[in-house]
Amino acid sequence: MPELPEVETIRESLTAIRSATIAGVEFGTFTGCIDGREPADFQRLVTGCRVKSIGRRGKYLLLGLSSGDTIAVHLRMTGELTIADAGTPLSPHHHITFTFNDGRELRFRDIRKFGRIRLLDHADLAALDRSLGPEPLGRDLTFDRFVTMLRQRRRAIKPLLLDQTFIAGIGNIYADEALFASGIHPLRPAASLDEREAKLLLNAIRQVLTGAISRKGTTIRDYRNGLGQPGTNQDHLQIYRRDAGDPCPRCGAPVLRLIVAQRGTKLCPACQPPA
DNA sequence: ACACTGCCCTGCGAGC
DNA sequence: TGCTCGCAGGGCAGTG
Repeated sequence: MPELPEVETIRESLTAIRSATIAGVEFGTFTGCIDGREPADFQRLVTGCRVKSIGRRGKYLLLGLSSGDTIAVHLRMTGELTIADAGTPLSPHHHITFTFNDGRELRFRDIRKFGRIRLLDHADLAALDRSLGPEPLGRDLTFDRFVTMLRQRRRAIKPLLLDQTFIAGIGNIYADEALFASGIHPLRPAASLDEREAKLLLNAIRQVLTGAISRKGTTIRDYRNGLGQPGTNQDHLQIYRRDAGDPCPRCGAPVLRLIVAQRGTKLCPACQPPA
């Protein structure tokens, strides 16, 4: 499932369509992925536009258009965005095809139909930006700011890391990995973390995310980059893929599985003691 | 501010 | 072999 490293990898691979002009938009039978306006309006507003930039904010992929609008794509669980040559076969799960005037296509495929594509004007884009927490790899997220952010919150740390308004881009895989790497129990109240633990956690978040980006993302089932290639970070996960009862890779204690914030959560009860 | 539920949706693997 | 069932989960609306 695409989290920050996967979306960043896709963004990088999609720079190949920068400067291409959208010649048309074709829909499959499912158009519910077009968010906030009628598919025909979306089609009309993006056709003829040049793709000026390919950016990312949190888990959103942002295609900046020559019109000034931005196509914001959220892949949710199983969304895929890939560049293909016109004529290569479409699967039943392809929902949107952007055709370019050079014969290439950008295709949106989504097995579970959770993904969403929205056309944003300047004000919408600014509102999206404001609604999201800081980028974990951004320079403006200093250690001091992170400590302050945690101190104000009584929530458990894992639900907070998954909250995109708190910090942007972390999903279930990297939350578990970062908490394991920093030895912090997922149910610890955020405000109970001392400075040393907060620093360990921020460093772990950054290390886990940059490591995953360098390996082109985590492919467990569906994830592919914009060229259809899987990542290799699944071979480097420490805790997320373990089954309950498997030995902890660090100390050998049996791995524990909890439900936290309605999500399956893996941890080592010895390395990550409760508060 | 926070927790919790239900919803969206399909594929897959376990169990029978 | 073929069925049912539970599970995977990001974000959001609604409720408490």
